[in-house]
Amino acid sequence: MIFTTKAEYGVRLMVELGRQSGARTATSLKVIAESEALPLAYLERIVALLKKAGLVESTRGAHGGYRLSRSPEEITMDDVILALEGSVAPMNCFVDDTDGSSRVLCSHEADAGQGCATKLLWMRVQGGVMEKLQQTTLAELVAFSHRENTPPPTERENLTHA
Amino acid sequence: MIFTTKAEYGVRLMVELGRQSGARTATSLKVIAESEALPLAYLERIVALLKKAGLVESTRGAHGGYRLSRSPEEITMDDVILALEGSVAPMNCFVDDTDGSSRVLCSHEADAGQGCATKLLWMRVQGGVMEKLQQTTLAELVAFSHRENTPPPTERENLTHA
DNA sequence: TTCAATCCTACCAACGGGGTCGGAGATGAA
DNA sequence: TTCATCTCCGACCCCGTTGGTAGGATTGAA
Ligand code: FES
Ligand code: FES
Repeated sequence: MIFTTKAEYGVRLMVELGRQSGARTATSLKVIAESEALPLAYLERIVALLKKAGLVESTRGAHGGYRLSRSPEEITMDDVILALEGSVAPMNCFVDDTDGSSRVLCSHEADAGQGCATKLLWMRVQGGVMEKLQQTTLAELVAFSHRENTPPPTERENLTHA
Repeated sequence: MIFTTKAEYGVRLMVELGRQSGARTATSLKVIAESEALPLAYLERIVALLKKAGLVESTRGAHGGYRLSRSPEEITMDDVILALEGSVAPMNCFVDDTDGSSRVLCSHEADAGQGCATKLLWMRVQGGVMEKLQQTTLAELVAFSHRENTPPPTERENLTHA
């Protein structure tokens, strides 16, 4: 399993916020939790990561909630995933324990001038993942998840009922 | 963390076998375990996965050991990783519990005809990983880790003894 | 027959993931 | 002013998986 549910829930949350990015009013976590059937208390901890990364803004108090700090088109998924997972590392020698970033701490490199056999592979894989993440914007995911939201106006009834 | 140490150790093991793919005699796990400083008993379980996948062959008994069943150039890393990890799934909704393969069991798809918001993202990421794995051959990794092994034929004696 | 190897199963400790709880500040509405 | 909602924050807990060990059975060369 590459990603944890933090990433899954966090992406879902972002998509939900992306849907409402036009709205004036912030969206409360409670609404999102119910609409996506996710545990509220857990979501609170997840959205904190997104906030720390500057991807969402919050207003406290009654009628408060969260909204995107940029438009969905300007948010690439590598920012989102990095904020949620800390790093996208194929192996633990890729994650810097101090700050959680993705520096390569290959312990086998210094040995006898030998190249670490696996490093080449992991680097490529990580590159492949990061590439795909950078190429994907939140706006795309929002569009992809359009249900009865902006449907091709025909055959609405196929969706609502069989 | 995308991959477990199974993948790490397994790849190291394959590289080590790849180095000796010219040799007549099979290589024992003990030798590999010592040269790579990996726990022997654990390696036994790992190599079993590789054997089940048909990537290595074994001869039992004294002076037995393992050798590659194909040449390193013909072995792509997706086979290796798949054999070791079972599947490369970005999320558990991608792994079929019955056989461990990588079918997509998206539980959010049927809902009201809505596309699962995250599916698009995970599919792309998985595609990126698989692509990189397929593009990388064992031979490349062996070459990358070339130390004094297939050295410009001088100074052989450095290896056999100091 | 002895030794060195593969093979196989069961067992175990530790860690991280996934989640809950309780409470402490904001803040608008009644 | 009070109250209902929110965001925020830390501690806590359960449990599956990972990483690894132990012990043996089987095979085959010397
Ligand atoms: S030890 Fe992991 S890349 Fe070298
Ligand atoms: S539930 Fe995971 S892809 Fe839809």
